[in-house]
Amino acid sequence: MDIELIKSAPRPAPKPTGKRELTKAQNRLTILEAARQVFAELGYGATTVRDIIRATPLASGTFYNYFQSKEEVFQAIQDESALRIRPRLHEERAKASTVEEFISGTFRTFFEFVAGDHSNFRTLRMNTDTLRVRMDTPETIAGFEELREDLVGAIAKGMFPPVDADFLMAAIVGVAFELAERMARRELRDPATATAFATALLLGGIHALPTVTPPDIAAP
Amino acid sequence: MDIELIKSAPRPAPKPTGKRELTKAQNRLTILEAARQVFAELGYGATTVRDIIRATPLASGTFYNYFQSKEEVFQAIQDESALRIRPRLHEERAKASTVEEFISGTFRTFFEFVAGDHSNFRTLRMNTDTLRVRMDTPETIAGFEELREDLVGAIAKGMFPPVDADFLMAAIVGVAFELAERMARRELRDPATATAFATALLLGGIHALPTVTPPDIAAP
Amino acid sequence: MDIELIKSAPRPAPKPTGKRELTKAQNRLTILEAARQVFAELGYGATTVRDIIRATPLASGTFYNYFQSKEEVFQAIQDESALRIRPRLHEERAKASTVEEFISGTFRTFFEFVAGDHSNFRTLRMNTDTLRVRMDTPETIAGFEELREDLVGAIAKGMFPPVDADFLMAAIVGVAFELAERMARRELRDPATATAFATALLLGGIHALPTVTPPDIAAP
Amino acid sequence: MDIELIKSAPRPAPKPTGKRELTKAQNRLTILEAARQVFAELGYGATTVRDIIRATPLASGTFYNYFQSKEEVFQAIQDESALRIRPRLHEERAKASTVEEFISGTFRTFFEFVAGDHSNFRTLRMNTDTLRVRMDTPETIAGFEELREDLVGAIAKGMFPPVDADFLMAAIVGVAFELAERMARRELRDPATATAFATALLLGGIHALPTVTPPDIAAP
DNA sequence: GATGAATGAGAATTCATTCAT
DNA sequence: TATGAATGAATTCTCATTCAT
Repeated sequence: MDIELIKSAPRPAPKPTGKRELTKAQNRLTILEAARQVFAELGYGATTVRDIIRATPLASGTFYNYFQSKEEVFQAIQDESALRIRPRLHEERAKASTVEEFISGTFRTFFEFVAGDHSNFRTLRMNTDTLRVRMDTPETIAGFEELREDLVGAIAKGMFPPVDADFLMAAIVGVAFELAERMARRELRDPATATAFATALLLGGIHALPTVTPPDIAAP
Repeated sequence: MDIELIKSAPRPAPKPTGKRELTKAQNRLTILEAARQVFAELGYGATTVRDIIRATPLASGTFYNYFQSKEEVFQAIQDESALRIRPRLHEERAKASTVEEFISGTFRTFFEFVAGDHSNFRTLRMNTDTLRVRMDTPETIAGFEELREDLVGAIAKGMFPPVDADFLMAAIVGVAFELAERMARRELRDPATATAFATALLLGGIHALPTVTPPDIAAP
Repeated sequence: MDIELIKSAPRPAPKPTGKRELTKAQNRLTILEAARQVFAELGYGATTVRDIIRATPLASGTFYNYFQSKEEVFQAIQDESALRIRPRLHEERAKASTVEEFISGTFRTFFEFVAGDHSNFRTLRMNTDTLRVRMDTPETIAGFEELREDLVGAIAKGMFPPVDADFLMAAIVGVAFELAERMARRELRDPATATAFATALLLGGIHALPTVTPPDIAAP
Repeated sequence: MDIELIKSAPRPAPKPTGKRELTKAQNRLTILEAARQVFAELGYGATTVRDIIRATPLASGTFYNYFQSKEEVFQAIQDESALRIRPRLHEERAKASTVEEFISGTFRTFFEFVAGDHSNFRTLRMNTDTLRVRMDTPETIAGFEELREDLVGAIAKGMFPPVDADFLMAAIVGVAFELAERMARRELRDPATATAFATALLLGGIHALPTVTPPDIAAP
């Protein structure tokens, strides 16, 4: 009896390592890369799904097998960046034993990432000379929250003075993004200079901050 | 009566209190206010001119008597904000005789403006829980440049140490916008707390910054 | 003072009898007539909005100023027919003093309408040789309900025997539509023959029907 | 083993109980049942092949091993119904020796079928409260023709008076479908009541009909 | 035969803008 | 100037169908 033939009728699923899966993964990357370029060229607002498809050898329908809209593509790009850098940032802070290590480690990692991943950062801030846009996606925002939690932990451990962790996080994020923006515009994109500047500013400033006694860091 | 004359746009001295002028000004404001609301609700990217017109009792054609596109409306909104706050910020810094006055004056003015002009700030940063957007228009960016120039001037006067004015401007802007964002989310929108935090951070940090001797502030 | 000019700013509404209104009404009819022809030619299912627009000198966007979809156009066509014939049918039955007048008046009016309004009826039943479709829109169904109510009234007046008015209405509707269909297929579309047949069938049959005593026609 | 042979479609005598055949039959039924539900839910016009496939555990390509289009699926569903009831209707009429048996047998068989096969009838007439659709497929129409031929035969035998067989067929069909529709809407779906009503109406009416002498039933 | 992603024609719809009134 | 319907290019998106695996 021909088992192959009998089984073939309701076949469960083709091997997930076949050529098909490879093509699928490649197509997804093709779209993401095309979108990155188009966003950088036209700006997020002016980009249409058509533009992205045109920058691709794929058929229009194929786009919709992977993403629902340009928003979804954009988020995928952002999230990819955020997912790559978040663990590094967290790890850097986790192994810090001093305020200096915590702050400089955070800034250095961020600025080096931005300098090395320039095309992504351009997408991140789709800035022409006349209009600057910054979009933070859920994954990015989650990274902000992680920073805050790390700060709360560092305060609890006594590494940081008991300051407003929420505002401090905001200040670090603000300095990081704005300096990155300026750095990216300079002919010499030097992460070390930016890191030195930001670290000095924050370290000098932190000890001058007003202290608070929020419930979670109050003395027993 | 000469109708042609009345219709002619650049009439030498049209009575600014005439009913026609009032209507014209009102229509402009009607559109601007409608746009503010629609931008805040849908976000800039998703908003169409149609949406703005729909939020108005006016006809679609009337829109084009006042603005050419949604971009122009958006800029008008932004510029209105920026134009109102920029002179105040500049004046505050002009009359400062110490670093402390320069910094605290800048932050206080900004945070008080944001706290009092909440709806405009919402338009400026169309933030849901899952996606945060910030757009800087030319007028806003011009305000950044003005800050930098004021910093350069203050450094030249010896008020500030000779630091990287470009990065310092970026840091101030970053801290200001991110803290404003956090402040806006708190149930108690207290500009004083934000001002105290930001001022302490910057004052403490500035003196720790690496000094530079850029051409424009170098000794003769 | 020029009142005309002052008032002109927030003008309430242009005279509804202007050229604009005329064009609007004409465009609506243009679309309806084009749709009628396309439905008759391609059948309802195969027709697309594009097809209707193509059969029109109008721009694609114009269609959507009048209708949302082909379904809406279809309903407008149907309702137009129903609205034209319903009052006639009702009036015919209202002035009937015998069962014979009630029944023959109903059928005659219907068959004459169908014979005279052939293109609408073809749309009504978009029948090829291999697939027959009949769609009843709300207005049509309301006409069925009206017939039932007229029957209930006639029963209450003693004109009809106390039969199941719901089933009788259904029977009349079924005979009317199916005979109309057959009539429409004959080379000689003669409403009189159809009327005679249907009237004889119903008159002969009604007195043989089982009688019922529903609450609303029960003896006091 | 000769694979070619196995794949060849018109194999003389494939074992009808083999596992392959079972799977094939099952897939066909799976599609048909899914289509029935989707048609009933979305209506025929709004249903796409995608919708049917989605309601199935099968792959899209598999669909085309069984049907070419939704039209073909729809016809298969209809034909299934028609093929089941047509022989019964014909047999009922064939064994009738009186008009009463002919008519009551036809209606009873039809109404009992509808009452017992409710889901198919729903597909046949996709009726919401606001839009009612009836579609007759070739097989259904063939059933109408068969009724007409049976009527012609009965007239030739002298069982029926010499009436217009075409119109009489139409009347029977119209009464049958409309009453079935009303019956299906009642809480008590009682075929006996519908049969009694329809039979009484037709029997009473037939003898009142105008007689004709069409060529085919004319005396020699 | 079963699978399901790719295809790309084309259908539905929107939208900024114009212009006769 | 205000009006608002017409325009039609552009965009989004769906869908039946194919075909390599």
